[in-house]
Amino acid sequence: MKNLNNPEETNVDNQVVRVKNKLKIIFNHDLNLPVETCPIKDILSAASDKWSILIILFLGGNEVLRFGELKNLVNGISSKILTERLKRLERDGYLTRKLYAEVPVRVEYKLTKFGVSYLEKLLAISEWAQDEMNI
Amino acid sequence: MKNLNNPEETNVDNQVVRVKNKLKIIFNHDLNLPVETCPIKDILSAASDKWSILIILFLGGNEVLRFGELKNLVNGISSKILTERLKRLERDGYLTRKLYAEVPVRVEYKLTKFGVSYLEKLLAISEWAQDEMNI
DNA sequence: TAAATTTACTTCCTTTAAGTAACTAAAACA
DNA sequence: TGTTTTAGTTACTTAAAGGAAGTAAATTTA
Repeated sequence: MKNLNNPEETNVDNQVVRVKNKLKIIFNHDLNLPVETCPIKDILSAASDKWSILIILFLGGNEVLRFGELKNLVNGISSKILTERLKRLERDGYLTRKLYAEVPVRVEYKLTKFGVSYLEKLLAISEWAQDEMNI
Repeated sequence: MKNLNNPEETNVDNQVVRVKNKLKIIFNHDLNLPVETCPIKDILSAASDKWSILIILFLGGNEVLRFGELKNLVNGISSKILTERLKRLERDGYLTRKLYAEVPVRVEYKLTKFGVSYLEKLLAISEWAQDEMNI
């Protein structure tokens, strides 16, 4: 009743209701109690820090990249952190590591299908954010 | 030519091409050079840490929440970190802070339209992740 | 009247993570 | 013999995160 003359408010209300329903499905109850596990947090907080995002981004723009190439592209990252992030991203299935036993060794990193799919989601968020800024 | 008998591979290739095109548009060039600014990183690394996600999540499941309610819901967060994250999320437009000058004071936090919209993106990633796990 | 209560934070201190710089292995080459 | 190259380690410093206890302010309770 209250929103009959205000379609915008109705849209916002609908959005809120839609989000709440999704939350109910994901967590199996209303969010008025603490939750033990959170799939959103688990996915995002492992692969959304600034270094991981940049690594995934550059791998999205190139077929494969070697350790040194990534180090040059990802502005300001140290070898130590790059190694750590690459290990975690490989462990979590975002990328593959291929070692060539040459001298000196050559190591190539490449996004997995899962990694490309994740990058698509990141790009969707980025597009949304840019739209919001320009309104 | 090479993918005529393998439609799956073609789909993956198309996905990669699609992602590369989007990256080109966002960054205005191929990603074979370092970038100075990254909108994806800027958005995500400020609001995708575990605490911020949980705060946004619970605010998505409730109209408004007070400081103490959030502290109880977000399992394990300290007052200090909760204060910090709330300030940052308010500054960045994800939520609003409303102070009632009662004694003891009452402060209500509420997602903005932007915040709800962001939460929708998080939920989309979560749904995608759950799909990927179950394949 | 003095102590207790409630809420939304601060302040101080400890622990963990991030960052820096120098070092390593391994073979080829000068 | 010493140098080069690549993909990392290791040891150390600095910055950020986290935890515990304290604070203000007025009303309620003993």
